[in-house]
Amino acid sequence: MSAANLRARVRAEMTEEIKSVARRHLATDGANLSLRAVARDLGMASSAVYRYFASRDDLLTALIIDAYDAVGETAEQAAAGADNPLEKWLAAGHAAREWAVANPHEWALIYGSPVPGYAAPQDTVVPATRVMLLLGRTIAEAYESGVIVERPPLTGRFAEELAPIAAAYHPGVPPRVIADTIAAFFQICGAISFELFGQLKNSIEEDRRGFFDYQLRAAATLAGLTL
Amino acid sequence: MSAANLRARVRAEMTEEIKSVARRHLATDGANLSLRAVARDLGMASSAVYRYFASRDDLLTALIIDAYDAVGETAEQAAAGADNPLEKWLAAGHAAREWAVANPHEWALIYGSPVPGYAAPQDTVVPATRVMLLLGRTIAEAYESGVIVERPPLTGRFAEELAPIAAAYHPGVPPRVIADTIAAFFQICGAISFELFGQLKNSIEEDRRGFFDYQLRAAATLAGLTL
DNA sequence: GACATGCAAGAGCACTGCTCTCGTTGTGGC
DNA sequence: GCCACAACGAGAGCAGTGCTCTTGCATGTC
Repeated sequence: MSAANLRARVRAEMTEEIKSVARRHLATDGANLSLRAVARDLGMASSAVYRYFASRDDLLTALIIDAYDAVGETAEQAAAGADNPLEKWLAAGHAAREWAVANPHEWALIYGSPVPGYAAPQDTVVPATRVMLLLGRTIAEAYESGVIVERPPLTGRFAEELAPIAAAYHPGVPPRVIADTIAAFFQICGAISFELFGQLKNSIEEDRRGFFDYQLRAAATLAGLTL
Repeated sequence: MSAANLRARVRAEMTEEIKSVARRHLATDGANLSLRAVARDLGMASSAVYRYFASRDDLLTALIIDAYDAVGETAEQAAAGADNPLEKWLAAGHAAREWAVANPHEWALIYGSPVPGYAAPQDTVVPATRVMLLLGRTIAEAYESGVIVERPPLTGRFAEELAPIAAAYHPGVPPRVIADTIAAFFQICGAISFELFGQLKNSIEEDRRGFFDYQLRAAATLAGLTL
């Protein structure tokens, strides 16, 4: 019995160790990291890794989930230390960007182009929404305290698709506010991705944090946060 | 002499044909397309392809440049048919998105995560700016005709980095307007990427065009276009 | 103690990017 | 018109890849 626990514990540790080394490889090889190379680094045969992950894609899935959770956790903790909506917004945004700058390949894994031939399994969808939901909650709270600018309601067919989702996650908040928050989220992710993927080269080189801060505030305005 | 032209012409045709097949493979295998498979499809030895492209990365670079030009061209043509700034903005945006939906892997190649171990050569930077410049020009024209909302000037260190760039590409337009246009550009690219990369799954499924239209208008507001 | 299970290793398959060599063929200078 | 030269295609080969299968060993269970 305690032996069974031992087996399970060793297995869990090994799994964690493989992921850890894989994450290190991610930093140099990106999404096409080599399972064999990971195994080599661990001093084990490549075939042994398959005891822990059924395929390379499975390993990637594990890394993806961890990454979603890591940004989510970081952003949530940063937001928890703030006491008004705008501060929360800024704290979460800067935390997400700093995490992304520190772990660019993990960011690419989750918010970059999907790995070819890789279909994200269902396990990833919940962690994937964590940052978006944090921003949504921040705006929802702000809405309830009346610091969101009033705007005309949504029209169009997509509004009918968005309404139930808005109601499910943030009851009481108008779909219009959710749509604008999504727009803001797109802008923030775009800003981080463009910086990470090198598209800012030859333009903003020094004060990237300041530039992002500006972007974040623009996004907040977009979401309807009165500054 | 005409013989020399023949060689050159055959070479150009062959180069084009390789790119064409590679583009087809891109649709199924993404960025890790196989040079050997491309060669097989062309009925030639894989080594022969190296006469035309020094490496797989070189092939990718060619595809990247073509892709940048293709979206740029599409967006520019769509914008040319519009006669006021907002129409131009919307036409360019929708054209870009439609191109992206039709060529998702090419979009991923240029606006997705960079190919691991691949460093974009200098040849790509000019085509890469085409869409951004189109939006910039659209806003610049709108600014000159006085339909851009007045906003306080930029402050902060990044403003000093942005000012010369703004002056170089769109003289007379305040850096603040450029910064907001960049923000709008980020949002638009984010919206397209999120849709293409499957992050809209289980939310907006039907009226994605309408949803994007809303995003585009939000971006226009962000850029300062009065609607 | 016998049995069964979990695990690691190694060989092997089909594939990859890329290099090198070796004939062939088109091309510009004499 | 000829000839040296450069461009070209094919094939073999190298080191690496994901993944499978078989084998042997150690461990936990009855």
